[in-house]
Amino acid sequence: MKTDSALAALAALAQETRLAIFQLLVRYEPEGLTVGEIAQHLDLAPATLSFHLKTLTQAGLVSSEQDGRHIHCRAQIEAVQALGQFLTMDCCKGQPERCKPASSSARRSKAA
Amino acid sequence: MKTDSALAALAALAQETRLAIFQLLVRYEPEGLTVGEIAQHLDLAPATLSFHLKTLTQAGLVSSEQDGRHIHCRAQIEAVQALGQFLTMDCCKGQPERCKPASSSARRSKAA
DNA sequence: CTATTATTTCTACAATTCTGGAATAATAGA
DNA sequence: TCTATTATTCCAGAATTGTAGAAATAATAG
Repeated sequence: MKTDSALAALAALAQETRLAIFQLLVRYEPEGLTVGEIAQHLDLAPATLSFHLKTLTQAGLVSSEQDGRHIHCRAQIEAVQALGQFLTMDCCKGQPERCKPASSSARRSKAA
Repeated sequence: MKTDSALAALAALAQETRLAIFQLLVRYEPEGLTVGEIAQHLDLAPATLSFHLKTLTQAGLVSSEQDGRHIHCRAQIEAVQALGQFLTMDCCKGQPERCKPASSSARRSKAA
């Protein structure tokens, strides 16, 4: 993942309405929802929803597919995971163990 | 993590300069860098850097500590991890296996 | 082909955000 | 105390973004 893609994904999610759309779609994985269903769930004006959906799609966070008269949308969970990896990728100049000694195994203190 | 915190973290990272600052700090974990060092690395005007650092700090992505005349900054890697979890948390209404059949078991297989 | 439903594009305006010069504050040393 | 160094706040202009009404486009059924 490149910086530009990460920036696009972050910018896409860094907005209340779009975050709500994305989370709604995450919740409805793996079936997804149509544009109209999203509009109903979140009570959004068609133009507003379309605008945000476009942003999310361009950022690779939502995929859409024509399904008859409807357009079916799905959250791309993998994009979020790629984003997380991108953000911590050069951690400690390639030695992530140095800064996160307890990251790979939940040993003590916090039980998640 | 609440929606507001997630939104703040996403908005903080969704900006070219701030993303650069954060990634620089990630790279310099666990020692961190002073504000002045960050300014040198990225060639930023003091006011600009201060503005962005404040945003990152308020979002919980950077911690800072007074160190004599300097202020020492460190990236909070954990915040990114929390963000990733937040974004996919209600995936498939609590049954993440449904949409990501290979996600939770992939942990062990990726050992280089 | 026509009517109906679903979604997008056009358009404009309000609100927010980014940037950097100058002034200010805080710390350390002489 | 005074001075040099480091970092922040104040300020204002420029640029970007979010919203939604109205019109246009796309797809299907009859």
